[in-house]
Amino acid sequence: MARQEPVRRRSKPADQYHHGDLRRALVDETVRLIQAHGVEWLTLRTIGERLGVSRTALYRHFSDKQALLGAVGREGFRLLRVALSEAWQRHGKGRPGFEAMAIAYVGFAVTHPAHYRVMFGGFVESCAKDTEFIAEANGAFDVLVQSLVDQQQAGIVRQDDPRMLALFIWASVHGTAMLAIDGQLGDDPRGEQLNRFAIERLRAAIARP
Amino acid sequence: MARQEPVRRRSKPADQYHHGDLRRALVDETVRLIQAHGVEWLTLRTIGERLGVSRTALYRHFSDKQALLGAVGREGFRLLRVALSEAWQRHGKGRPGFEAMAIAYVGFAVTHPAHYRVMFGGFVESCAKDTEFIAEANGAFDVLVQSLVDQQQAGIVRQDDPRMLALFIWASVHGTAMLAIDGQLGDDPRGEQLNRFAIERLRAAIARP
DNA sequence: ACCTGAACACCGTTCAAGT
DNA sequence: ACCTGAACACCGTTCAAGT
Repeated sequence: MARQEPVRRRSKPADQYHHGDLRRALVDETVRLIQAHGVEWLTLRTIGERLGVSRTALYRHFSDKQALLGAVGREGFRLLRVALSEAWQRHGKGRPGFEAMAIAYVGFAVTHPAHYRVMFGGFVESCAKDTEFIAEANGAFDVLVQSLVDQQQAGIVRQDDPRMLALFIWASVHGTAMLAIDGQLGDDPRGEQLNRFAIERLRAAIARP
Repeated sequence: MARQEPVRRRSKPADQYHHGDLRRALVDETVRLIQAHGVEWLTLRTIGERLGVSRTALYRHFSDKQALLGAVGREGFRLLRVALSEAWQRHGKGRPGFEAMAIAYVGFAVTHPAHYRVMFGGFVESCAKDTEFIAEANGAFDVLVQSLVDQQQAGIVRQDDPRMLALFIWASVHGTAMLAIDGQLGDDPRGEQLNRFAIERLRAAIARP
């Protein structure tokens, strides 16, 4: 038996390179794969395969896997901030605006569970130095704080430290969101019923005495 | 140079086997390693090394890595249930008992962050079939539901569906716990300040009208 | 600048074999 | 019953080389 000559693969012609925004495509494909199989099973090799690109191509755009996940988290916080801000603005910045924000928050989590998991999955530790990551997260939080300051000035929310009030509210909607995407709400998978109930109770909790 | 004879390792004598409860030791070491380096970096090989045991020894006690993590999560829910139940009983089952429960909840999370991360880290999906896991989780939740029923009967909590009230409370303390162990509370790393504030506001939210 | 394949160190898991 | 080392398929990452 003649020893088989190793197949000399022709290099990929330049016009088949992934032109266009590979960075963008990598983030999108990452989100899609997490959505489908969970962040636990995400592999860089699969991402490359799905994009028709070598498994090391992504190192041109991200220093490592953590950095890629960091980009997903950062994008998540940006999308969340925009969603919250729009809800607040579009519903008149008062009580209805506040309720719309809470609904937008849980709505964001259940429609973007992959982003949400990465945002709060403990990757934060690795991203603690990532100032852009922190800035995006703070941006989203500040929308909430500002809405509470506004409502205090309008006389419909009690005069506690607005940052403390915001943390309290955040804890509540975040908890609802987590329970929903963890599938722990059975007959209310998107957490809408629980969220409506919580919003009503939260209003009572923060109302001016 | 004479080729070095491969070292023929003597089998470990039987009296050096890990007698005693290896299963127990595996779970404890897993918790310790997660505590130290995060669940992300946990490897079965390291666990074996630390216990002076082959890296495949654990397959005598767990079917795979997921099963080992499942055991950690189950243990976490058991410990949490006991902590909640004790707090409730020991403080007289009324308003003080309820507050003690909330403090015990966040206290459990910040002193057992490894357990807590595994309990709510999305491993739940893999454990969805694990009926023991579900049972333990429900057990902890039921302590909270029961405490609300008791408080309704005592006339100090509003007459809403107690399950809904329990989910609302749970979302709040769970959110506080997550923020604390994610290190997002800066000057209040154990979440005690936020938790005290939240407990007071929650009381206002669920009080009988 | 952007992309490639080969190579490296590492991981979870299987399995025949040892006591 | 309990434990072992060797082997397998896979993974993230590095790097010299190609266009």
